[in-house]
Amino acid sequence: METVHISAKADYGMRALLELTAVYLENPKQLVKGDAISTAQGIPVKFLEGILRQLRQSGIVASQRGAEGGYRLDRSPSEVSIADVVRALDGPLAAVRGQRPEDVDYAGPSEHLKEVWVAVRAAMRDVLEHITLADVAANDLPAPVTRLLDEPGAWQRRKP
Amino acid sequence: METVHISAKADYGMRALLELTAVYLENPKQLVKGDAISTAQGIPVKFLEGILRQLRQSGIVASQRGAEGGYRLDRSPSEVSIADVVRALDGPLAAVRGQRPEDVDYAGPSEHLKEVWVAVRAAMRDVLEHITLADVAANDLPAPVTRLLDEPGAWQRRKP
DNA sequence: ATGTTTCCCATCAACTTACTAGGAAATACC
DNA sequence: GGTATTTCCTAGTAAGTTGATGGGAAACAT
Repeated sequence: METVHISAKADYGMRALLELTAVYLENPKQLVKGDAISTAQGIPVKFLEGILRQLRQSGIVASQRGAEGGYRLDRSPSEVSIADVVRALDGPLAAVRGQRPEDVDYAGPSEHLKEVWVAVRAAMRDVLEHITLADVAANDLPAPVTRLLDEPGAWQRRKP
Repeated sequence: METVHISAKADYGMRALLELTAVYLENPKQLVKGDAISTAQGIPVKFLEGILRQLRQSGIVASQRGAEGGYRLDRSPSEVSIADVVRALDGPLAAVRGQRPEDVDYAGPSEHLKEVWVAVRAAMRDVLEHITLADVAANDLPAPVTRLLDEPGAWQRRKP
């Protein structure tokens, strides 16, 4: 229903990865069990399992089965952007009626509407591709992003 | 499925409004029939009808019934932002698992994830609230927006 | 009156989302 | 070798959303 929707999958995925990030910064090889992540973040276990599998298939997470098994980051948290995570879990960042913004075509007075949607996608990329797991874990977001957060009204919802 | 999705409703709505904008610039009181918009933009008539009704209820469009009836903009196109249109048709711009970004709460290493989602919403607002129907009709987007479009790769999709 | 055009309600198929169930496969420890 | 553990994989499912369509009632011009 909403134009920008962070799905449960993307939200849970980010939270799981931030748990793994915290552990990674202590010891990059340390494995964490799915169950531990699940209880730490209150994520349904079997649902989380599927999310972590997708993240492994995208090369973000590594896993080991069996007793003493678990998950860990497969790349440094400073090399995993939020866009990477969202794309791994939810597919392409932006779509217009199910198509890529650059693929839609307009006639007459709507001729330049495409530019608008491409700009929307570019704005989204500018945020999501420049924030890494390490940035969020350290609460040290890139300057252009903190500038967005300092804008008046950024934390308030628009009227009704 | 996609994080940013411009729905058929929003896309059709924008196109309908741009048709109305073109007419408005000639004569602000001129009415346009739903059927004319429908054929000009290839939008299913009855679907469009519902969209225009929503836009009227939001005070963006005015309408008149009966022979010689139709639709027109109820405000100057330079005073209708794309955010207005999208909110009228699809509700709030951004949500995290169905909630407003400022309402979600995180524990442990995810503590600062909220800032990320709020920044995402702010970035979206910065684009959608500053582009008006008049801007799109005249192909004269605000400078910060054209700057987004000039970034290398803005028009290309990411790898796979 | 009559034709036109918007308004409003109800319905519908296809799809997506957020999960859940059950078991197979790998690994560690005894 | 056997057992317990933990991830991997496939399938299914209830609820909700999306993108429409249909049938008439209400307003308006002639």
